[in-house]
Amino acid sequence: MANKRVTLADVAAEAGVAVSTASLVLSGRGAAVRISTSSQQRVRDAAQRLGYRPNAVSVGLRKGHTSTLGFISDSVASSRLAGEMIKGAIEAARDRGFMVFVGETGGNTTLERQLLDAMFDRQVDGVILASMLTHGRDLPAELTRTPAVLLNISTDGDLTLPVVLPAEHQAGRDAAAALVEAGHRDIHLIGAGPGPDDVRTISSAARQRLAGILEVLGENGLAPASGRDINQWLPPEGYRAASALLEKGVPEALLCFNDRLAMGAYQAVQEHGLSIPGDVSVVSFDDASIAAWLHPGLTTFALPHRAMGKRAADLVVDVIEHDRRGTDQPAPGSGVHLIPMPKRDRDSVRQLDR
Amino acid sequence: MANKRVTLADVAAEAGVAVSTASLVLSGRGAAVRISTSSQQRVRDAAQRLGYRPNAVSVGLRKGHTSTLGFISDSVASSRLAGEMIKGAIEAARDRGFMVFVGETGGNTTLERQLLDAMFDRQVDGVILASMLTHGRDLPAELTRTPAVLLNISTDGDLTLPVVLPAEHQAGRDAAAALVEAGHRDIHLIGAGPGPDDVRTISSAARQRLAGILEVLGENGLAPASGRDINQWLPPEGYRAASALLEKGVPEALLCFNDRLAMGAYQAVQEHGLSIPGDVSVVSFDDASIAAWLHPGLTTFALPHRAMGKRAADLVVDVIEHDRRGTDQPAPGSGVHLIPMPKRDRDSVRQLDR
DNA sequence: AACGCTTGCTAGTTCGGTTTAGCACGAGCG
DNA sequence: CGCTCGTGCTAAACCGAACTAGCAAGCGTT
Repeated sequence: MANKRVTLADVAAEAGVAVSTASLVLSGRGAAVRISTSSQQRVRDAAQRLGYRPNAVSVGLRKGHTSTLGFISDSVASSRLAGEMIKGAIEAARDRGFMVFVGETGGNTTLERQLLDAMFDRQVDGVILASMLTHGRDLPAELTRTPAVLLNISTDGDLTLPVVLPAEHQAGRDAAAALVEAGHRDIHLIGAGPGPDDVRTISSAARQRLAGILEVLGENGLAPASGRDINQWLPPEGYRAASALLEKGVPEALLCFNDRLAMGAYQAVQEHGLSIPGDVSVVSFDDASIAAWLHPGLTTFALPHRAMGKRAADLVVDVIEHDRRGTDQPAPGSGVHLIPMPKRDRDSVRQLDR
Repeated sequence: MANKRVTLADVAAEAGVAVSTASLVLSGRGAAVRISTSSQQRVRDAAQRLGYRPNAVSVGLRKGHTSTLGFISDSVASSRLAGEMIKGAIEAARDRGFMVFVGETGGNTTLERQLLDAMFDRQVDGVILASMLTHGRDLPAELTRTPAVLLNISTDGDLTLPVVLPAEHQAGRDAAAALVEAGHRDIHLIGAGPGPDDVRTISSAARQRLAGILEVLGENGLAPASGRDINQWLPPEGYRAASALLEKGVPEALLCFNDRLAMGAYQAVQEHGLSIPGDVSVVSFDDASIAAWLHPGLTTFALPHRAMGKRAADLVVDVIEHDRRGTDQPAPGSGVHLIPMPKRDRDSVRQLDR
């Protein structure tokens, strides 16, 4: 369609110099190879005038790198949160001059390999492998061929890749602390617990949140008043768990393992004619969009998906640039990067005066 | 890092033929140029043995196209729905052998131009320009240089680009019909109306939904019992609107302009001690995730984001392949493509027996 | 006049493929 | 015996840039 791109040759012709001269000038090496100021100016003017933009494909072929990243996740769309992760990654990448290919596997390993191949074929400089499920998994061997970062994937292997994860353990501590500091003693867990091994979900987040919670309760001489280990963290389950609790009396505080459980708990509490936070305090994790829409606003600890995506992209680019420099220093960033889960303080916790 | 890629030259050497021969064989033109069966086999074996994969960058440079699409939206992450749109596009693209660059502008036009440039630099074969806001806008001129499709963007111009939109008008008709057919007569609109011009949102969806609704009501000799034109379609607004209604009596049916408004309406109805659908029926649009989580499940007309993304990708690829063939036939797919909004039938509508 | 040095610029190779034009050889034909 | 034709394959140009090696002109020296 339409007029083809302006090439370096066009610029060179317009400026009356050789292609190599134009290349040198535009890549900033003009002074270094002693191109006269006037010629340099002519080249730059010509480029400007013609609206020259280097063909990245050609540059990629010649230089062997493409300023391109691959982002592969098992589910782009399943949650708003996945979108945030991608967004963070894309933005960080752009700030560093990279574009990103996005692929989605739906958990299919064959597809994952195909996507990786398709990306390597296109000479991506690095790869971010993301999951929405945060659990251990085997990694495709190809990942060692290129800088790579794991995003929201905890691996068991002794892998030296950088790994970006939410600080679930700390969030567990913070959530428990929020209730304890508000004066609560009668704290019921919905989603996992009461024991440290009562965790049914595959999600390793559950285990860590629980550990953090129990730690803080223990430090305050407390234990969960009850716990309900649930496999599917969805509103109906939260509803059921809270309803069961309400049969036996009014719990002082509910610590829900995610916002959907909390949403169900809200429904149960409110159907019982009780008020949040007047009668029951609720704290949760994730900061899904419903957290803000519930009545009253739900105090929750946000999964920092955006920040995680950004960190992951920054890490791959760090590694890429490090490799490019070719120094002997060890690759940067390997190891686990925990991104804090910030508290979204809303109106579901009552301050008791004890 | 690690062993470099296998090139065509490696394969040719291994098979004992010239590079051009290997190329011909692997691109399937072996028979056409009379390469002996035995040579062909040797080349294929060698390729197989060495694990050869063509370097897409090189191919892109030579052939001038890259089997790559650009997807630019103003907000990847703002909603789960945007993710669905991207997912649909990515999947359809993959099925056709394309990878996709994803970019996000946040509504910033300068950024949009930069992203387009970065994508054109990388020789994308086509572009999908998407918006979450569905309203008219000016388009960057660059879009005429390459096959392009507008996704969820309605343009005023006489543009010949294909445009993919949800069938809002029809959904408005369907939503009204759902209530009318259930025997409702006392239908209150929350979000826009009651008159056809009572539409405050910039979203053109509002206007079309409203038009569809009024059409069907009119055809049944009805008019909205009331309407509330709201700018921000969020739960608190829905709550307020429904509460105001409830002050004056019990409305038979609420037709909310999106699920968030419906969520707010639920809260109000339930706080008034009334039941959905026992006392009040509710119908809505979007099928956001909360629609399924609400008690009872909300009957709503789904924004078909996934299908829209898929259609958009298919359309660009159609155009690309059409251009490639270089026939004189007119470009395919130009014009508006309306994707149906399917009904998600849940439990918020009561069947009256009149 | 011959030589070396600096200055200013360019020819030519390379990246990894695709594609066209055509070479070399043997068989068949008159 | 010379010519044409078919078969099987390859050399070489090309895509658009990056980059190395080095040429030519001008100037000062001896």
